[in-house]
Amino acid sequence: MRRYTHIFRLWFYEECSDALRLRRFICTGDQVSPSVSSDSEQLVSNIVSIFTKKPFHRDSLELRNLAPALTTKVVESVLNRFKSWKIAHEFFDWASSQSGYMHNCYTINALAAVLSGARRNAEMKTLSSYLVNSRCPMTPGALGFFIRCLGNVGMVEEADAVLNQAKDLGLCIPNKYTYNCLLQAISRSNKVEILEMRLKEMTDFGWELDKFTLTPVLQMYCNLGRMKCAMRVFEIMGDQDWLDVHSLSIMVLRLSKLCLTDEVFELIQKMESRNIRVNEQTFCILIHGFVKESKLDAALELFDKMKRSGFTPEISLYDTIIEGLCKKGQLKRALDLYLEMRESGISPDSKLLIKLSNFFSEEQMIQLLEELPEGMDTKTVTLYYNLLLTFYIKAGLTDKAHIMLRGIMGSDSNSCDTAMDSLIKFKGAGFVSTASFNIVISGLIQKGEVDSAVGLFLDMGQVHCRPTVEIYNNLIEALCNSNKLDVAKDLLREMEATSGLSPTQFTHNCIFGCLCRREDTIGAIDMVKVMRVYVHEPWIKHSSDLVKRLCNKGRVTEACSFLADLVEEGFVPDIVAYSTAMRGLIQTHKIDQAMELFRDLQAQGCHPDVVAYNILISGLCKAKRVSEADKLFEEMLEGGLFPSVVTYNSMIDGWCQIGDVDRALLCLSKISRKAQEGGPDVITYTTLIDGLCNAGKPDEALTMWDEMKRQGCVPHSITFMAMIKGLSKSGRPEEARSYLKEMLREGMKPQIYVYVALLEALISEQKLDETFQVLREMLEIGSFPELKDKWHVALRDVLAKLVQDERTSSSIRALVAEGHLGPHLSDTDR
DNA sequence: GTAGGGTTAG
Repeated sequence: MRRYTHIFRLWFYEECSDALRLRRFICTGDQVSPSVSSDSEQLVSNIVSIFTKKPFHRDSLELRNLAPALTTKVVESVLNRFKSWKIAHEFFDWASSQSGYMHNCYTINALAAVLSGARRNAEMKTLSSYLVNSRCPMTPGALGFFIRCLGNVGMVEEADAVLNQAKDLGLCIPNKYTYNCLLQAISRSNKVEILEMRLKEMTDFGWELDKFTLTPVLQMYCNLGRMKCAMRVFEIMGDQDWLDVHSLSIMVLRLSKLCLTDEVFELIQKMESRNIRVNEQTFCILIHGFVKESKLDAALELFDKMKRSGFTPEISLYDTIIEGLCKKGQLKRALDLYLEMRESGISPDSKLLIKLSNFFSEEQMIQLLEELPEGMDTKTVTLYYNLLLTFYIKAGLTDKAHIMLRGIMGSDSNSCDTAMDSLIKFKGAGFVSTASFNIVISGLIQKGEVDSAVGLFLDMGQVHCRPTVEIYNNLIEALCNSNKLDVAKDLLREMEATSGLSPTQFTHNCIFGCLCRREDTIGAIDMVKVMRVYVHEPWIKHSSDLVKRLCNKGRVTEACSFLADLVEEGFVPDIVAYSTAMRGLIQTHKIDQAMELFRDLQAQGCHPDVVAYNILISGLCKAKRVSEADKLFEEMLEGGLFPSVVTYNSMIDGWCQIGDVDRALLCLSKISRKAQEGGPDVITYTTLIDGLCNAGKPDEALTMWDEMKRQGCVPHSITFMAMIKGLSKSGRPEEARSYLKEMLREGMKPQIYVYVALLEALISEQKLDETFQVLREMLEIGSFPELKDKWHVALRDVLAKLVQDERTSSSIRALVAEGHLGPHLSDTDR
């Protein structure tokens, strides 16, 4: 009984100040400190400075001296002064351990406000336990406050539990206010059962409900979308005249979420007649929502209402609506709104302007400029100018942008057309920026007008604009791409020496790439030496490109030494660059060197891939070193690599080359038929057809042809040629001819050697008429090969035989006379 | 403002 008396006294005295504090809290959002005497004020400052000072020792003498003077009022003040929740927490902890001092519900709440604001849920949980375990008596208001702190961080169940515990332990006799706080906390969740249970409890107590009870209930039903219940609560509140800005917001936001636009307006109207107005935040949320749903009329109507209610919209709201209008194609309204915004004193930011320029036409962009008020500050004018410049560049009107920029600079007013002249109200160096140059220079480069770009760049100094790394890089890249290496190098020098800018990896690589394209090995390596100083890695694609170019021209040795030089400089090329070099070596018949390079790489820990193996295997096979190739093949399998069709094709060719057709066929059977690997391809079959014919097995070649077609593989001209040549060489020119006919029907043009083989086969069988026919066909689709042609002599032999025979000699002479056989034959065959 | 470069049949 005594205990209850104590609590009663406590809250009887303190309820008033509690209520006052809460009121202030609601208005300002801050936990309000109790007033302390000036002595205490000094103490508070001392403690605050000790705790914020680093390094900090909680056992310092200074603190120990202060401890005896500690009171709850002082602690509360101190807690409200810290900006960091961590320090507040630390101080609270320190205070708890001082002898003779005990926290009360106000110091606990002070910490709760700090922790809740910082969303420290874990610490809030600990504080809840502390509150209960310390058996700290609480006023109903204090408990309510604590519960709201829990609610703010979504700790609804904890809030519910704390109320029970405080009640059960007799720490507090909660009143309606406490319960209302709890309801408010619960309404932030979807735990409707808890809410309804508490509500029932309250009615059981015989308490009269008020608007603070029903607002959370309304909120809960709205959250859950139980609109019938929500409407019922709303009506009750209306009947009791309990509606306010807050409840209106809840309802109106929900209605807009349900897309009930008409109802939103109806409700706002109705409320206005009762002098309840939507607050600024709700206006903003509603307008954003409407724009999102493309209800621009509704958004604009609300926007007007908002302004009439005396609110000044912020730029973000203008931004949203203007963008919405642009997207709907209502550019006129967007522009009007934009101008209205500018008039209302909001200075436009570049984000919104850039957005507008994506939608506006040239006329609208110009209108924007023309309506610039006199006396606009330089920076803003430049922003508008740059916008129009960007617009012109995007529209491909590069010349216009160029003329405009020069017009603003005032450099050549005579060449500036009058329309442009009137557009540019503000002229002079102050109205252009580095960005203006960047825009136009990039535009010129895109159009391939590199010289103009450089010219413009050189004029930047006149208007005191400093070039950036980006501008230098753009120019240097463009110059290198158009092979103007000297100018690019000049710019690089100027970049460092005059502008004091550091070239980037990109800058150097542009020049390195250009040197590589020029096949300037020495220059490239010199550049690499420079780059090494900057720790700029030369891009491997450029190195590979150079290697490939050199190899294609037979400069393999140079290519290899370039790669070695790169290594020397500390930049190790990758397997692709080396593969190119190995192929280059193979093409110049330096297979052993290629092998050596390959083994060196492996020795350095590099694991060559399938392509690298393929290059070597094919090289060895072409050189008929098939058993070595086969060893590599095995090695590759051991290394866990999967041979590709290319690998098999090369091996098949190799086996055929040395006449081991059986091994070739064995390879064929091993080619994976997995869907993603595709199985044998045209090249496989072509190689085999060629190999089988060469091995004197034309019948098997014919079977292979059928097999290929059965597999759905379509023969190429090379396949046809292999078949035709093969059959001819096997003494079966008749069949060869039928494949030739099919090939021609397919629209493919055989190479000359195919005809040579066929003609030779026909003539050796003395089929002179047919030989002549094929010769005529050959001449129909192409001219007779010239003297220096590889096949010239062979064909002349054929002709000689035809001329010697009386059945065909006159026809051949006729052909010669008509000039079909070229100029070289006339003397021989006469 | 920056990733695609190397392999097989005649």
